[in-house]
Amino acid sequence: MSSKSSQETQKKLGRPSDKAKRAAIVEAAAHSFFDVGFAATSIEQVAATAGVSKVTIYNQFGDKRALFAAAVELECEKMRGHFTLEAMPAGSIRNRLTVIGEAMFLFLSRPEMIQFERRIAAETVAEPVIGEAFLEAGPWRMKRAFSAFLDHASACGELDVPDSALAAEQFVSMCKGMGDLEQRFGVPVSAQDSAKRIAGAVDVFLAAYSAN
Amino acid sequence: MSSKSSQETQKKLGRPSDKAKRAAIVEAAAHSFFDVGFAATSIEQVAATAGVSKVTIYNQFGDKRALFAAAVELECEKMRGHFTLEAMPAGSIRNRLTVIGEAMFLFLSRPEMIQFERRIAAETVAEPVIGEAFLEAGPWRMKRAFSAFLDHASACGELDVPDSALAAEQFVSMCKGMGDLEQRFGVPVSAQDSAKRIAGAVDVFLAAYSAN
DNA sequence: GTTTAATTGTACGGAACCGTTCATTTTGTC
DNA sequence: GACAAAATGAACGGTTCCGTACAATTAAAC
Repeated sequence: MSSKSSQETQKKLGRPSDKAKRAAIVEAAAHSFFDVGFAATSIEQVAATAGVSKVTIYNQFGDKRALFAAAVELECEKMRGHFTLEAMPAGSIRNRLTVIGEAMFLFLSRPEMIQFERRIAAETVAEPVIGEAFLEAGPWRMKRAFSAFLDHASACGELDVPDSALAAEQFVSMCKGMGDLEQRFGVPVSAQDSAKRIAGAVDVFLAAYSAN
Repeated sequence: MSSKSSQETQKKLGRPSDKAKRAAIVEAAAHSFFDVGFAATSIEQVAATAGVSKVTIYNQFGDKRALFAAAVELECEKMRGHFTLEAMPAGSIRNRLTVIGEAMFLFLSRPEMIQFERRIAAETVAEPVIGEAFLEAGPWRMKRAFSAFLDHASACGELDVPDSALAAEQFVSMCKGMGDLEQRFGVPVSAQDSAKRIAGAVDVFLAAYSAN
């Protein structure tokens, strides 16, 4: 303990690990994992794509599962970032619901998101904690935000929502409708169908929860 | 063409293939495929579980993908069988909707069904036709049946549903709510939450589509 | 410049598994 | 019983991939 610095600034001797390489590895790994799945992903291919030696991957992550966990964490972090939900639109409550529904559907319909959900669901079987991490980073977070919006609208007298958590689920579920399922199973969903589902969801939602 | 029978009754010489063994193979394959996935399923393990030689599998199916397709077909056939939707309950329209919602949720919440959906979704990426076969055997079939029920109730003056296809999606989606997602990602769903979702779905549905 | 640690390339051991071949045995039909 | 096709067991070639080992190189910190 001669001239050790405090625990905060751990002095590292020798060559420090290259954080850029680490990022490239996780990025390449995420692409492969969510493209072809965990089992079909080869570490050697990830190393080649990231422009890195295979040994570096094992030095930094130690294990294939650990690399997978890091890739999931990266993607969840991206999701959290994209969930600002800023710029609440003005206009009637009908218009605001419509805009929110469209934004959510657009966000969830992106092919990368569909693919990500497929893989996470599949790997959740072997690693339950991964599924929960995904729910916490995405769906549950979104539910809380939208639920708060409904509570606010209720307090303003624009809606009459007794159970905002339940109502939030109902609205989102109706917006997704069967389109969610169809996309997950490879059938394209037309923009017309989506618009129809969202408009229908707003109609039903307002019929049930309108303030007047 | 000496004493050939008609094309109908193809005479088979020698030992006929054992249909019981074929069924055992597909059954074992389905279990493994939907338990651990396509890539992680070993033909040799399937053969051992089915009590059959590996060569027999290759003789009967020729390929791992073909065996997978047969397993999917078997499971889809089971789904079609379980979709009789008989015994339409009597009582108020509210009661009938509640019973239907509960039955659907129970059917879809079975662990085997969750697992089956996970795997089909994952393999749909490589084989899009499989996803469509699943949709046709299950969700689309159910949607048509429930849609017809809504049309009937409308004709009887019990409901006022302008677009039964849309309304069917809305009701089912609300019944599933977020429970569907949570189950797919490994989080258990309590019976209380399910009952609450179904009751809420009936409330909202009737608020929007009641006849009076 | 020295030290310390990260990175690289190559190679290896070991395992798993697909799909095939072949000789042998079983089993249903004629 | 004779025939023909199916089933079996074992072995093989080929491939892929994980994870490790080792010697050599590079790069930051002192």
